[in-house]
Amino acid sequence: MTGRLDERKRRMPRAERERQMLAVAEEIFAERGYQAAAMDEIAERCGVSKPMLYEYFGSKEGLLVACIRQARGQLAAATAAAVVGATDPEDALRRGLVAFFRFTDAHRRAWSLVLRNEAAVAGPAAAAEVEAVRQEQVEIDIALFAAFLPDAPRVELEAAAQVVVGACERLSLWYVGRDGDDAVSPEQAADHLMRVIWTGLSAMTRR
Amino acid sequence: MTGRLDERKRRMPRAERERQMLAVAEEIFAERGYQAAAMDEIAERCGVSKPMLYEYFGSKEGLLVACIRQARGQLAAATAAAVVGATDPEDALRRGLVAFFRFTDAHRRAWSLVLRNEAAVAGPAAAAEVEAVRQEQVEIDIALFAAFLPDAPRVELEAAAQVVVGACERLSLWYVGRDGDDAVSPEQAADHLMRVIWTGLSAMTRR
DNA sequence: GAAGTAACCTACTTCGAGTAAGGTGAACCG
DNA sequence: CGGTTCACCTTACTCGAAGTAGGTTACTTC
Repeated sequence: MTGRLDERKRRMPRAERERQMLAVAEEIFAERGYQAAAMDEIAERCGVSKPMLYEYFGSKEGLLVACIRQARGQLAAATAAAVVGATDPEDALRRGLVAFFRFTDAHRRAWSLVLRNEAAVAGPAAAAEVEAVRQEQVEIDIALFAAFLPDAPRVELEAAAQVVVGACERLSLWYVGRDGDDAVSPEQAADHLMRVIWTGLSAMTRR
Repeated sequence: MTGRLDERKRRMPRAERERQMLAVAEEIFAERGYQAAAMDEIAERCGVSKPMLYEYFGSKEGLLVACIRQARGQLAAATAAAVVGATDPEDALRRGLVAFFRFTDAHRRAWSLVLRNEAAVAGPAAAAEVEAVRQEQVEIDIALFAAFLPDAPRVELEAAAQVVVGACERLSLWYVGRDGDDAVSPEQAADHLMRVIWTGLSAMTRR
């Protein structure tokens, strides 16, 4: 009768405990929001006491930063994997967009932390981590655009990348909030975006 | 010697005190961030004690909501004023974009509350208020697009509006962060955005 | 099986949001 | 001018959650 209970209360090596804490924290942050999430509750659901969280993550903000950093790595891996094998720039961009939308769709809970900006409240470190996610996407877009628009001014490439990142963010929240007859798939979201921006993008060249 | 001090400590009618509190709160929220802003400090800078803030705004979140609502009204007024006298749809959209960028440029402090999503931390009411700002912009864009693309499917209009709103948000943060040689004006930001989206938008029609 | 260390806990401090209960003073009425 | 009233305002508290000090337990290693 104590077998299952012992499993929940057993001692764990640090790495494993950290993974568990991250998983639980992600869930509770997504469920309650950063502010309303209590460190005591996260600790309790881990079957551990609060000082352990502080031992491993330093602060509540540190725990949030770790969650965001993990999600950021997962997104980077997913998009990188998606773009290999693209036939041309248009195809590469579309594949990247689809991968982004699929990812945020599949990880809604975790991504509400980034998309809904729970981090701003937490403090500068968390806000910086979220900005780093966006910056990473911006860099990827700039590199892609630069490859097929070699003579467009740098500032235009940057602006275009910001447009795409901002649009992705908003579209992601938009289509996730639709159900039933109005439902929109990640692929359709990518198509909508491509339709609006692609012509303008491909015409961007030195005037 | 007490004349100036008396001015700071004088009794005020409710409406005037509320305006003062909003101004001080906006400043402190922008300066420290929502979390780090202490109600005691806001009260002190008003020359008043904390329970007065609670008397007038109910809670810390209520105070933030009031700040956001005020900014939302100002933005709505500024964009509405900008669009009158547009010669065609393209001109109307450009004017609206320029007004948005000029407004966020002029009110950086206040708009960091919206753009950097300080609200998510505060609670559901504040988050809803921020979403309402975005929703208002989306509705305006949809109405504009619908007027000159009467036969485009509704879902495409919505998607396009989300793209524009997301892009505006990101571009606003982007160009505000640039100085010196890299500086970008509100008008240039609007131009960059128009260049990327306009061709695609005007081609949007029933297939 | 003793030493050392990694994992863990109880019990506390601190700080800020929110509140209860009461004081003060200007305006208005008689 | 004396009293009443109501809006403005205060002091002094509670309460909850972040963060911490210092000690305890159990696993590893020789």
